[in-house]
Amino acid sequence: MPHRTALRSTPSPSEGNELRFCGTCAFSRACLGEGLDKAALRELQCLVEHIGPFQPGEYLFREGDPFTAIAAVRTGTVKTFSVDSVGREQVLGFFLPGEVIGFNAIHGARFPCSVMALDTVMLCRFSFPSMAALATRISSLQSLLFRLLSQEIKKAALLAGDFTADERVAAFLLGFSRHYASRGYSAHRFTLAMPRADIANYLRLAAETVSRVMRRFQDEGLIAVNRREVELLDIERLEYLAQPVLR
Amino acid sequence: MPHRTALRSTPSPSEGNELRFCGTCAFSRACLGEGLDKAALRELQCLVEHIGPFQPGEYLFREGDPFTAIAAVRTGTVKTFSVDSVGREQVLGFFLPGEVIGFNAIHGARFPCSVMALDTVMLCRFSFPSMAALATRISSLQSLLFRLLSQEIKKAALLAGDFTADERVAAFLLGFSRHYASRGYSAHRFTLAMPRADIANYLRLAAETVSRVMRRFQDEGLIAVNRREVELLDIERLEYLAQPVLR
DNA sequence: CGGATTGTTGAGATGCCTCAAGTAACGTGG
DNA sequence: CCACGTTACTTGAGGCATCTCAACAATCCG
Repeated sequence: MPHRTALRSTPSPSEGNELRFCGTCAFSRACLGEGLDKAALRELQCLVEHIGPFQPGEYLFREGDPFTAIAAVRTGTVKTFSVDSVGREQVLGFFLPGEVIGFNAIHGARFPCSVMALDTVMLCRFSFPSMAALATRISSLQSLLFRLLSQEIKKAALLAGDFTADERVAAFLLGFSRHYASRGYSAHRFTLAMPRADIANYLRLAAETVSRVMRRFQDEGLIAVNRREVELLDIERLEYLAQPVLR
Repeated sequence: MPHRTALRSTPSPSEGNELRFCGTCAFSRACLGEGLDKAALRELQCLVEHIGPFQPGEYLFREGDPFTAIAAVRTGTVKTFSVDSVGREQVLGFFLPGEVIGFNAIHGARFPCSVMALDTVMLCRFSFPSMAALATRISSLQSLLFRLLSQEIKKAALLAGDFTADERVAAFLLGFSRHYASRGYSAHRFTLAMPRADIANYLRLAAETVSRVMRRFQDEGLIAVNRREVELLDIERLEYLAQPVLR
């Protein structure tokens, strides 16, 4: 199943651009780093469809949608959430560039949550059946998929512990810091793409509590925060605070 | 990589017994149900090592152990937990017969948590590299592994929501009920293998709270509970209570 | 039988939530 | 470019669900 002639919402750039563009993606990063060679990567590129841009608030997938593909975030930030029987939203996670959406939809064959753009978002879409077929031929790809799935289990379990508001907020901020640092961006300064309400919902706190904790962190010289602009001033102490969460 | 001549703690029963014994296991159940034929199942059997019995309190794996194999619970109940920097235990999950341990260890190549027997436990151990290799030849096995991993993500996310003590306890009890029901056991009566402290820790509640909630459930005619013996008297109302958790 | 473990029950403490009000930024139309 | 409404965020006060501490009861096991 080598080539896929699927519709693209965006014309595909040249291969050279592809490799540069997607250097931060979970697939190319892990693949290249783990012995998946250029030839294999080229086969992956045959599968990818670049879709977007999506506008803030736009749905990328809706809860209940049939699962046909996983997608790597190329640019922007997305949130996943589900809506309970009473109509309350539960934010399940945020995905930054390079992270992969849809692993929790394999079992069940439907998306168990909705996926929404928080800002302008571009995605790399991979047909999952095609990718699975490719994975039977390229064992390093199979291995990568297993690892990414396994990583997702650990991520999901992270916030399940009974942690204090301080621990949660510190871990949340450090999560961004580490993500950006590992991709060559600043570990100290970044912009949060989501409103406080979403952060609070994700951390299972009230929005007011998040606001208060951040205020106190600022008073204590740990961070400088203005609306969605965040600067981490004392990462060491933040890591100490977040230790119970991040282990 | 057909046959593995690994050491076995227990002599392996005949193949006929195998198929009967393991009828409730995630692998044979899902495999047979999903078109994985007897021949493929026989190949799986070449990989399996039956290990055990383990005694209550015995470690099956320790946090930090190198990851080489996944294991299906054959009999008994196990808990997984990690110990934080302050020495407090965090119970991550319980595994009943037919469930598979170790999926969260793939990423990282080490067990991120310890695994302990709660009662007398027997396991079916599968070398993960061997199973992955087999999965490249038997695509239905690969697909099964993807599904099981994906299911584990959803399980991990379940308890992460901000739920009340009542919702958590109801969902916890129904989890056992459903597991047993789907395997041909009573959905109404069962024995909890773990102490209240472990239940409470898993649900992120105080042991006293679990005790009180169960007492109230009993007063309200939802359950009859004596120590570790549980009878569910009104599953419908329990499901109503647990709805926010189980969706 | 006696000590240890496990589970239950009560009383008081507390971390976070809810409610309410106020402030700052943003986009829109005049 | 400014007035305006809207949304996002902050701050304070009081309430509640759950935790902690403590005592006790039941069960297990040597």
